[in-house]
Amino acid sequence: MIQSIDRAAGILQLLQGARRLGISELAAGMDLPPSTVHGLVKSLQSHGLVVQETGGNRYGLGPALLKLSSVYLDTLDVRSRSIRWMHELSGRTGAATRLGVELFGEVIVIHHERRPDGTEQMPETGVTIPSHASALGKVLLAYDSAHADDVLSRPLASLTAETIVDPAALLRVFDGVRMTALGLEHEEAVIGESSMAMPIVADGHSVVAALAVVVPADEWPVAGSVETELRMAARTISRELGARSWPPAGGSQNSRL
Amino acid sequence: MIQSIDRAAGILQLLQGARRLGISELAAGMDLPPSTVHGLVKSLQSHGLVVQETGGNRYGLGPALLKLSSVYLDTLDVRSRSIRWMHELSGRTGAATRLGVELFGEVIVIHHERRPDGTEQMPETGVTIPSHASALGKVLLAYDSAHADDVLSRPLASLTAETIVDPAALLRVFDGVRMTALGLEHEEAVIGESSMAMPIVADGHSVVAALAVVVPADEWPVAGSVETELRMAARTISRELGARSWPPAGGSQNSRL
DNA sequence: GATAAGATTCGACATTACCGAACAGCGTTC
DNA sequence: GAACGCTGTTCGGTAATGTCGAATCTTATC
Repeated sequence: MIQSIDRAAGILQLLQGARRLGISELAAGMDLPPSTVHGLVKSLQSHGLVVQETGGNRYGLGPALLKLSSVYLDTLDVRSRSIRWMHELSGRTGAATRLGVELFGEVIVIHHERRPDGTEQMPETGVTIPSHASALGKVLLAYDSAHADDVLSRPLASLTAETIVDPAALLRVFDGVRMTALGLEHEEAVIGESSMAMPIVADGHSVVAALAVVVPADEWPVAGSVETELRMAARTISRELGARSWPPAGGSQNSRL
Repeated sequence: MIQSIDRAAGILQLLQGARRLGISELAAGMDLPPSTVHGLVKSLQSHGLVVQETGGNRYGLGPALLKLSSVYLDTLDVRSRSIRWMHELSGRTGAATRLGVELFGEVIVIHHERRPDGTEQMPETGVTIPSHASALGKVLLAYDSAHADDVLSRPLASLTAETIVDPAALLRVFDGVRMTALGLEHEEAVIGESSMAMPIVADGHSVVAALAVVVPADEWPVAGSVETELRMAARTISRELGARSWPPAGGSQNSRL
């Protein structure tokens, strides 16, 4: 709403896509005169939100963002409560687990527990995945009609041959998710990777996050015991967060149905 | 420089300190009328930089920060180059290692390698430590006179009985750091914890980060082999980043001497 | 059910940030 | 080696913009 904040956020967004940009590149990207962009960038720089390349004239994201995000993660009750159960869940199932929340039509991973076998794995905290192509996203959207409408109103990107790009098909998927409190995905985002997710409920009924088990595609479908373990973890975490019932009553959450 | 961005950054800073605040609390903290703060907060909210407590009227930091910081970490060449050597270093020394950069008189940890013994340890990436009370900070300040002056111009907080709070004493410490390319700290920030740090150099001469080995205080002073390992790691990483010489020639970096 | 505290909306005002033009600093080209 | 062009930066006039006070609405408290 406030113009200069909108523009500042736009600059951060641009720098998020292209790691380093000069003033004129930013100006072109924002469709603004360079002098305007210069003022905005300098303001952001003075707060450590962007930094100037040493000795250069290009800018990138700054370390203050890391501190802010570190505090953000600490403020999430869902996350702190989930960590030990996710560790347990990964141990029991031998699979990686992810905890995710909604962010503008995508899912952002707020905690990632590695597969317990010692293989080298990227930490995925902070990674974003399109909602319509992930188990986490399907669960989050199924219980959040406002965001679901938003996502479905735009064209759905196809990431693999399996990605669901038909809005009507996705709506049917959401129906299924609400019936079973279970979201599935088989090589829809990344080839060779499949996952299963369930909602995390807090303060009565609201779905605040989703918890997923991620397995290699050749282990799909997973054993029934994995689903049971996931269900127990999701229910336990939800109870600790003050959920009145789990699975959540989701029959009429999506107003469009 | 731009007022509304300054204020927006101030709001983020306040939310960094107190995890959740209402509009009027923020207004009090910023010494501004509530309606003004409301506009700023709503703008930040529309970009996911802050979020409103579900069903409540308080605000906290938002998930967009996590995505931004995740990209920030990816943009750091120092970090990506250091990770594998830090893993190696932790393996050889049996100690935790940290990589840090300067942020407004503090050090922010941009990568943390756990001690290899299986004990439960917090991930520390994103944590900040006062520069004057850490080995990382001493190294960074010793090679950066501008920030050193800035830090010394303000009173130095005492974190433990060992914290150096006398500016003159710190300047002498910096001299020593530049002679040996080695910063030390023994229970100056956290009781029971000691560390040793060395500079990481990139693009010729500029010190862009510092690398530390962290050990329990009762293992202090560390064996000479640890210092050797650290030196080799710091030199190797620096060379990969295009350093012309290591240790850096630091004799006259601090203009005040 | 009444009261109060806080959040939110709205509109007039003047402060504020925006923009164009001029300047400076480099690297490149001829 | 000089002129050019590109990019970043500075500056000041202008009007668009964000700010602020009062009014309204919402939620918690007693």
